[in-house]
Amino acid sequence: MKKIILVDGNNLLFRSYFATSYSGVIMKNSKGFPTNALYGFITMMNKIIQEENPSYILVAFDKGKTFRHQEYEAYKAGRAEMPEELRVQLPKAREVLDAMGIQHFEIENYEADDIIGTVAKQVDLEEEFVATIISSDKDLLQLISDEVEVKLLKKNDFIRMNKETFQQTYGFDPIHIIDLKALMGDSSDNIPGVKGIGEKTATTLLNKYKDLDDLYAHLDELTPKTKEKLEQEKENAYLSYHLATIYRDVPLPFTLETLQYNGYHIEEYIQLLQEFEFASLLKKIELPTQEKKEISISKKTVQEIKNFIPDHPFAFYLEMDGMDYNKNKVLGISICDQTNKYFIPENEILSYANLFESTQEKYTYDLKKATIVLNRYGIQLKQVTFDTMIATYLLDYDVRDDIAYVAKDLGYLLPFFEDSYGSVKRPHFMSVEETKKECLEKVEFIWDTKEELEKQLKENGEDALFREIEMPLALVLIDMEQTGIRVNKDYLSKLEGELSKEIAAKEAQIYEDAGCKFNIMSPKQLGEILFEKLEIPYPKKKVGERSYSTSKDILEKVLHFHPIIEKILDYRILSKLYATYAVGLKEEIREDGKIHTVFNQTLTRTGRLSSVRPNLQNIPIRTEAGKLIRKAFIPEENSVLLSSDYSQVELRMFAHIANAKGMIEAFEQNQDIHSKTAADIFHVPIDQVTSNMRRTAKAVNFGIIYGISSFGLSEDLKIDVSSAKKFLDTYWETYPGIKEYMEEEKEEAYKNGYAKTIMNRKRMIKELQSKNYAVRSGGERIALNTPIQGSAADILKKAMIEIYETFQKRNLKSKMLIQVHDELVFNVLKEELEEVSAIVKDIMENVVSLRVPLLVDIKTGSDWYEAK
DNA sequence: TCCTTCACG
DNA sequence: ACGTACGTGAAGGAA
Repeated sequence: MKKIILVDGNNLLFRSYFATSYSGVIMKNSKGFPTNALYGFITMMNKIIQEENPSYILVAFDKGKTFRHQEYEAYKAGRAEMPEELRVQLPKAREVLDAMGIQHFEIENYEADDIIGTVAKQVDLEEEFVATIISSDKDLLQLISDEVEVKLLKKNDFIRMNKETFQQTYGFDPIHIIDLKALMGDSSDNIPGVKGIGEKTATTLLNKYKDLDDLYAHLDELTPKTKEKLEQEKENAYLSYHLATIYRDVPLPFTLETLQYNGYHIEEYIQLLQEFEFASLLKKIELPTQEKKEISISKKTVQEIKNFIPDHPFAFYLEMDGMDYNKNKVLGISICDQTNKYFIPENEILSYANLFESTQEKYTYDLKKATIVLNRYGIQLKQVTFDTMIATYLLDYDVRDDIAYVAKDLGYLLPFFEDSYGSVKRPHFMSVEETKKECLEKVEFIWDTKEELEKQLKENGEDALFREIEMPLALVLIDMEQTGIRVNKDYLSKLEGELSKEIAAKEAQIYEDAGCKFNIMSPKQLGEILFEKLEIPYPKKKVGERSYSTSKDILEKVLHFHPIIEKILDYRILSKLYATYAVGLKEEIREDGKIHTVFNQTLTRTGRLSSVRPNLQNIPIRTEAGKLIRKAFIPEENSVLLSSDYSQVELRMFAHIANAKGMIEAFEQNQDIHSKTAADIFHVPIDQVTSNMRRTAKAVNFGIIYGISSFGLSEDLKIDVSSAKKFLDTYWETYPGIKEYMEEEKEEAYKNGYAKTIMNRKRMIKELQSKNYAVRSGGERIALNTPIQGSAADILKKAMIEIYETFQKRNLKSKMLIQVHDELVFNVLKEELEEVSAIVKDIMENVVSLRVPLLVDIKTGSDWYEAK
């Protein structure tokens, strides 16, 4: 079977152009010739050659308007013209293709679609050809057949669609994508469609009726509303049908056989890259095709799992049909050891409980997920000593939920989740055999890289962090997620009702002030109302701004110009509380009356945790209205909530790392650090510090943590840059050691290429190598902030582990529930309150020994509001 | 899907 | 003369 690749050249160029032309800045070579579209285009073509390894390939381009469109000039007129800076790159793209040895065509009066459609038709007729179409345009899906598939390009990935996968996704045959477009329209292609019918309705209709004709023949079966829409816009529907249909009888000046791909003309190719000044692409040529480890040609044999006895370490990989382990289904588990591979289909997992519960050492990817999921089968996963996800996170690889990303970084080509299962929301449609194959590849990757990753951790000095902090922490997080926090649903409902009333009232007032109705949530509409209709002066000097910013900062600046501003700010606060917290949190309550968040252990660049579905790390606290949300979080029977939080942990961390004498002293004497700073920089006794002075000092202290700049400080304090600079100068004079420390820290980061924490967590900072001043400065701030934020994260993690283990040792039934960066929340049984308080405070304050004392505040209450 | 806004540390 | 605070996640509008 001969495989032919059909590329929509215009589509590729357009994508590349717009992907890299934000804010009108376009990449050019030193002669001023724009090259941004070419860069993406060449990268993509290389990727296609590499991934598809084609023996036949064709790139099609548009030339003039298709006949079908000429007939409806009016509809095409609205379509965006090609920007000049893209147009000039087109002929160069063709030269590139010549140099790459790739056939390309454009045919007068036809678009690339039509050429591809015609070739695809020939492929359908020919016996010996199959084709893969490459584009991001869903229109082309109509060409899918037994012999033709489409590789649909997404933002960073792609989805492969063949006849079956298309059916699974849409529920009808590919050819009816035309009917779909006829109904829903396509704004980017100026296909009108039927007004009021979107993708959802259109898909539902086409699942029931074969095509447009069939639908119009059964109008009486539809809801009156839909019926009316369809009747009114019948003409538009059929016109859209015509516009959406790809023409498949273009007179072709070539035959399939002439489309052979014979490889690069390397000299011409290099010459072009030099002309465009694509140094990075040139570099890739010099290091000729890196050897990729192909797991699929593994020497290991697949064995019957029945014979597997866990008397030696093994790797396992658990495959699910989605990324949300609280919702998605398990597909199977693969096992791998030194010599063999095994596969356990989902329905047999339970009979292998002993395998997972054995004391044998195990390796996996995402220990937390595996433990929680196996627990649903009643299986207690034990003795996992190596988690590839955690190891690669510490080593700064590109770690995602999908194992394929990190595998790619390590030179292994594993199937990407998106390719295998379509988008995250869709059900999987792979056969058991395919699932098994992929699953086996993945587990072998885990096995094969374990030793090497362990070695890298050692070389990096991160093995203690891995073994003593992150691996044990995973067990703590498992317990926290499984425990969950109890939430008062009725209370949230009540709050929801009250908020919606307040919102409605505010809304009415705002419309009255504005003199018209508009969407308050739309920054665009709001900006026009405020700064044009109501003629409030726009406080930002920016000239090139396309639209008005309506952020809180801006609105606060014009607060006194109009009473509407305050109402809008109130409205924002209320609707945030309503949507995200009242309604949003309620939706996350499970049948057990609790919320079970997911803590992401391998995401942040600093070593902090993050929390999703829902995020319990950003529950309101700063405003009184917001704080009320916290009353919804309640303890279990016979318990109280206990919150323990570090006081000024990041500043203490800074004082420790920088060995900042004055600050250390202040903390030793347990002084209010911001007042102390104010006293020092304003040269007044500490009891004469005004609230304003303290506020300024507090901002300066925050600035220290973030990697200060006078501009940033001026924005925060709403003062001008020169005053901010004065504050900073005074600060440096007052604490001379601090400036020195910061310079050293930056220098160190430049030298090593990374910043590190007290537990030797490392973060590569490639921004430091940028030639761009702004990017490089950003890198410097990262270098200053990461040790502070990261070290604080380290110590809280260590404290969590010690607390968890102490609870276990002492058989305490109280539970750790939530971590919020410097705070822990517990459900504490009343009879354990005294003991738990003491344990928590003691462990948190003494978990590490620094140059400054650590101080922990403990509060308890019958809800999270009271406990703060 | 991307951007803006805003919630938290 | 650069163009700015550090780290996150969710909702809703715009496209």
